[in-house]
Amino acid sequence: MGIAERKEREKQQRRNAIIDAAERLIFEKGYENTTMDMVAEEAELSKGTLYLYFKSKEGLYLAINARGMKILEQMFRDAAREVTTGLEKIVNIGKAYFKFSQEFHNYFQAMIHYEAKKPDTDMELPCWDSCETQGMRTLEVVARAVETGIEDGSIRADVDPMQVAMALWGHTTGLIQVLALKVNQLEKFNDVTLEDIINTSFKMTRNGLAG
Amino acid sequence: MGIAERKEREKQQRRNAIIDAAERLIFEKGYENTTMDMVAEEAELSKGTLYLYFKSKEGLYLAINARGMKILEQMFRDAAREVTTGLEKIVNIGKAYFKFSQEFHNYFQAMIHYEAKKPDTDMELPCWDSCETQGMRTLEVVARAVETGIEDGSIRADVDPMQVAMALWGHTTGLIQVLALKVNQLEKFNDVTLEDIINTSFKMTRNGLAG
DNA sequence: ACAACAACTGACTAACAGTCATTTAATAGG
DNA sequence: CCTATTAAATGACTGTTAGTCAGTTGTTGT
Repeated sequence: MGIAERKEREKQQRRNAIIDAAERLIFEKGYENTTMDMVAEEAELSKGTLYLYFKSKEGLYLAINARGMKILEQMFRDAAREVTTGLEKIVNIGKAYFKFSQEFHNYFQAMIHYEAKKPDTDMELPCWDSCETQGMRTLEVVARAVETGIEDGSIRADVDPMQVAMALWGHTTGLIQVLALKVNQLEKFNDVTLEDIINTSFKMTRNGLAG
Repeated sequence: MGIAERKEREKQQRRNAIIDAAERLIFEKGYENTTMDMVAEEAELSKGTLYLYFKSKEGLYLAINARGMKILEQMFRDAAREVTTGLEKIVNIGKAYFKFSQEFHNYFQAMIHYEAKKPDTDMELPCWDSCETQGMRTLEVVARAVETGIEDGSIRADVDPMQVAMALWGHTTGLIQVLALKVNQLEKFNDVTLEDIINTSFKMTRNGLAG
């Protein structure tokens, strides 16, 4: 009796179709300027149906965020594979993150949206956990690169890999976020480019970790 | 004719009283869970009056943010004055930022709120510029500390002070933000404390900048 | 053919940001 | 002291939107 399976598959497809529709609108108009009615129309469904698949508008946006996080994890894995020493891996992962924030600017925006929320908000959403574990997996890619670096001697041995991974995650997320906000002011008032600062940051990180 | 001056003074007082009222509510219940009607009642004014003093709810929150930024700038200045070498100043400023995020958690939250917003949103608000220049002043305190460090030899000379200041600002803001979000997961799953990671970050920064 | 169940609908409600015609208070002039 | 003019404040009202739910439509198993 493959009917249950087919139904499950169809349910997932519909769910994805809704996320697709929401993405198209939110990525074009922004989260605040997109209404659930608009999403419903774009998905060719009624509004009520959206709420059968997602608990709330935030929950829907969280599902979009989950997609972005998956892409980011893959980019991190690729970045780590491209080079050999641990320190190189770290720098390359950092570059991948920056690339992600540019190429998938809208997914990055979604990530920021959730990192800015108070911890207690909407913690009960089932999607939240999935994002958390996704984040952990991504973090572990970084931590493993640090371990590699300690082993091959490219990274100083007196640090804890997971702690460094978390610190780097915070550093890079924050830097990209701040720069995204200030690009306008940046290039007019001070005569620095976004890349200048990113490179300065990489230089600092490299020196801070070198063994 | 000191009447105009008195009126101006009264206007500022009323404005401050509104911010006070909004702060009390938002800091207790959170921004999303505070309505303008609630603020009006707390301030013992009608809702319409709030809009004579602030363009929007966001504008009011931005004014709260401005208060926080002033406190932060002062803390940075104090932190820089407490120690002598440039590198020490940088580390001490970092510590001050962390302290700010703990002691004035609600102001930090307000800052995050605006750093997470898209650049184009509400850019026209008069308060925004004030926050931007406030931010620049704060950043200059950091940049000056880096300059001092280059001069006294505690910081490597091959970096641009303003670029380093911006990188550090991004790093630290991001790190604290991420940690604030993950404190729960953090201390349960991995057996690290918030302070451990902050210290790891400081260690990396110190090594990355040392001359 | 029909009962039982699942998926879907869209009109409806509640909540809230922001507005504006009207009222109230303060100031200046005669 | 009275009155005209301007400034400050009001709160009922509007428009928008997230979320709901009683009812309809379609699908499956007997």
